[in-house]
Amino acid sequence: MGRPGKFTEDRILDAAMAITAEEGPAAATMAAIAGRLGAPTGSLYHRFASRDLLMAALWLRGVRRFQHGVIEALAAGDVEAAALHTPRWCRDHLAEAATVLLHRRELVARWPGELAGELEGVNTGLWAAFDACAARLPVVGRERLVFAVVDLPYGAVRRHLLAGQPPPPLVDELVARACRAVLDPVPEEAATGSRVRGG
Amino acid sequence: MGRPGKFTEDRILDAAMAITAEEGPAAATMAAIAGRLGAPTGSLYHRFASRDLLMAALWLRGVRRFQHGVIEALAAGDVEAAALHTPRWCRDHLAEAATVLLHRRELVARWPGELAGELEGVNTGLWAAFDACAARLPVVGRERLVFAVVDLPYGAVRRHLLAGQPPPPLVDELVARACRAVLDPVPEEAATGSRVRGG
DNA sequence: CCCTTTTTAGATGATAGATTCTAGAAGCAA
DNA sequence: TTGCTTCTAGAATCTATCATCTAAAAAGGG
Repeated sequence: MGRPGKFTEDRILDAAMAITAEEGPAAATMAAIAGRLGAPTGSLYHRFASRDLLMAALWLRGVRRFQHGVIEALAAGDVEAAALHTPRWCRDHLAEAATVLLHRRELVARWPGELAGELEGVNTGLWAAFDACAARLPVVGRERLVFAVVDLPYGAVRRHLLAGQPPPPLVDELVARACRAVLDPVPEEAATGSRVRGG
Repeated sequence: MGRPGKFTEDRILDAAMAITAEEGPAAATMAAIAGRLGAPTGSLYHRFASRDLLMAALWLRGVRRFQHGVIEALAAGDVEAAALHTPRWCRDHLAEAATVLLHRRELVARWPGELAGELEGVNTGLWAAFDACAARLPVVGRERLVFAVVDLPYGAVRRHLLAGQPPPPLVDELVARACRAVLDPVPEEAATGSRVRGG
């Protein structure tokens, strides 16, 4: 074969990821990515035909890595673990978490047609996991499940990601508690008694 | 006095808000805002010296309106009402909620120096309300409170706002439940028994 | 030594959108 | 009616940023 590559796809994506996490996706221009890597912009175009493709690849890579743990926990039927995956993963992969969770939309303005299938696959994979898990817990309902595993942890983590900080340990306790409360089939009245009120 | 205004500040902000809610802040160009209003761009500059100032005003107006209910409930010491204010307000002010809650960052890239004081005021107002309320519920702790009133409802509402839909009624129940669970001084073990597990 | 793949470095060109400017119109008061 | 002030009109400008492309050099493998 010819000359071995110096700037691999992964290294390029890592650079793009770092910039995105620090200054947002708008700052991740081709020039900025190349600059961070110490490469000329041409090198990027050798790996990625366009910026859209590059950013889409970045998003896909991150989402796949992130989803893996969620799907696994869901498949095992452990809802609480699925919910806790988010804060834990954020701790272990701060930059990637910020990229994937905070900048969903702006990252890839218009999704490249070439990757339509990939996008589809990512979504259906997660949906399937939810459906399978929801089927096991018939009382709970799919909406509750999504709330417990997606919305709740996301809300818990967002402020810290915005600050560039890993979520503190307290977050896990809050997520776990709220998760259980939301999924418990306990009737309303049982909880009403402990309504919190100051003054 | 001279001729009365045709395109008031509020009408201009409303147009900018509608566009932002539908297509994001990037779509809210001066031309787009003017177009929606049936006005020439010059008219916008008669009211707002720059786009930054316009968008900052839009954000400020929205945040003030939103915060009002939160602060009120917090002052009354009703944490659950404060938490529920978010989904409720989203229902009543869908476009404004999407603008304020979803696009915090991109809305105003660099905050105009002229409005530094306004920004300061908005923040300290909310902080003060939290501090006052936290002082009343010594056991809870400020972080828990912020989680229950800010992070949790935000997460609950985000997906629906993104879809352009008002949050369904179920959201309120989920928020209320989770809120109580998070603030309850109930020891861990009491809840552990009801751990949800499928399979 | 030949061949393939990758790197290098600038040049280019388009796009988009904020901003400005000069006239003219429209209300209000005397 | 007249004059004054404030507002509207809408095109023209202008500037910056960036994505993208090209052509040649370099580095290994066979």
